[in-house]
Amino acid sequence: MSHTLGIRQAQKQKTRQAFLDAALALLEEQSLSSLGLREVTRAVGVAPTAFYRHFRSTADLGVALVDEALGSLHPMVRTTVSTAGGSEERIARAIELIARHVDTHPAHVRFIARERHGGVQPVREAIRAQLVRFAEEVKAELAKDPEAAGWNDDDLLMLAHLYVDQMLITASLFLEALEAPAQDRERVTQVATRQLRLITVGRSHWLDQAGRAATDT
Amino acid sequence: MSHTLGIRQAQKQKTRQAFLDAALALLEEQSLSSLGLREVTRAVGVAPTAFYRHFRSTADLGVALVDEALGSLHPMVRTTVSTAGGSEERIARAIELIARHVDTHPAHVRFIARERHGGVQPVREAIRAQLVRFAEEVKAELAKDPEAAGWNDDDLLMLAHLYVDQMLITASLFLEALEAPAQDRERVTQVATRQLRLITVGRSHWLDQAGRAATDT
DNA sequence: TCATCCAGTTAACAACTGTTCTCTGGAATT
DNA sequence: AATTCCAGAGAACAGTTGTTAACTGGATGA
Repeated sequence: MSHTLGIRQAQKQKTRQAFLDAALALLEEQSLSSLGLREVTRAVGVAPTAFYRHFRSTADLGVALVDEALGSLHPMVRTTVSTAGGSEERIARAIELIARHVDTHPAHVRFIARERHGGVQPVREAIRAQLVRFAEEVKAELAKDPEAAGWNDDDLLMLAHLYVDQMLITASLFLEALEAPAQDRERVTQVATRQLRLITVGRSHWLDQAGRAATDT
Repeated sequence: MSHTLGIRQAQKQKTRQAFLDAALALLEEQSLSSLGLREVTRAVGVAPTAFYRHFRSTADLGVALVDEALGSLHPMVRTTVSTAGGSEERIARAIELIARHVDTHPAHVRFIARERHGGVQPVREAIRAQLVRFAEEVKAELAKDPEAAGWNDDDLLMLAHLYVDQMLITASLFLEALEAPAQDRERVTQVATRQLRLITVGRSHWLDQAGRAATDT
């Protein structure tokens, strides 16, 4: 399909990546809507006009960053949700995964948390689309679980969204505690674990009270 | 304590409020970190330097907006959580409250959602402080409930945080559906209701599995 | 009534912004 | 070997930004 990519295209992709890296670094202390084109080119070390060879605007760059931050995360989430084991072990593994990801990719996590409700519409939309994909994937995995017997599609999807949102909240908490003492980080782990546990308890007793919900449509 | 406030101070507060209103309107399409001082004064219709009579910086203005948006909300939350009735009715009333608040104060809600993880540290901190207050108040109300018997303080607080975060998520969903057809808004109501219901189910069976959690500290 | 205060004005500053057009030199194609 | 292509450079543009200093005029308090 692709044969080693000519030296020209390779250079282009290299500077493109330099743009993404520089922007991500600059975005640790501001929002995308205040990120200047010249600011980025200055950080990369190229002329302002070089920017246009790669992106139409900073919003365009932002969308590319969304793909970089979330695009490669789908397999990870899939396997984490699907792997066997008791619910308690799965919870521990999920939170461990989040903590590790925040440690290794703090700027990416910060960017997503910040721009999810940020001031740039195309970026918000790109993030929303990715999160919907995550929810659908989680739902698909949940459906395989024997505990999902008797659940309808709507309820499975709402549970999946609950899990996804909870993962984002947890990631954001770990981010806030990144430079804090280990004690604080453990506290985050503990709270997040219990919240996930409570949701799981609710899940396992969901059908007990399904009768009550028969009136709302 | 205060006797009608001299005509001078009154005028000052009036223009100060004009600053807050103008900023809030401008922030519907951008983040605080990109909001310019001159931009605001232009919208208000005063000279740029007049800004300094009221705020040190746009970050300072942002903190004032946080107080305006969340400060007066505490009594509302308190009464909504505490009022009697079955859990099902309380859930419906809470979601109704959120939907109504988003309808009447969309810009405030958007501002909080946007700047909670935004690029301006003092504003993030101000929002965080307010949310912690909300969580503590919710916890205090939950503690009064007979269902809270046997719960320890840590678990009550983690449940309270779960509720607070869930309210923000719901508010943000209503916001996205603000200009959407009624069908979409009902869908949000339905999903939010079920998510809250699931959390409540988890809450009522929480103590059943408390033994399992005895190993983590 | 007169002196003080102070919210808002005016003018000016150096520095910065996004975007355009033209040019260049090495890679890619023929 | 000759030609085309195109990532990046360079210069210039009209506008914008935050901040300073010195001012005005009506409300305030003696």
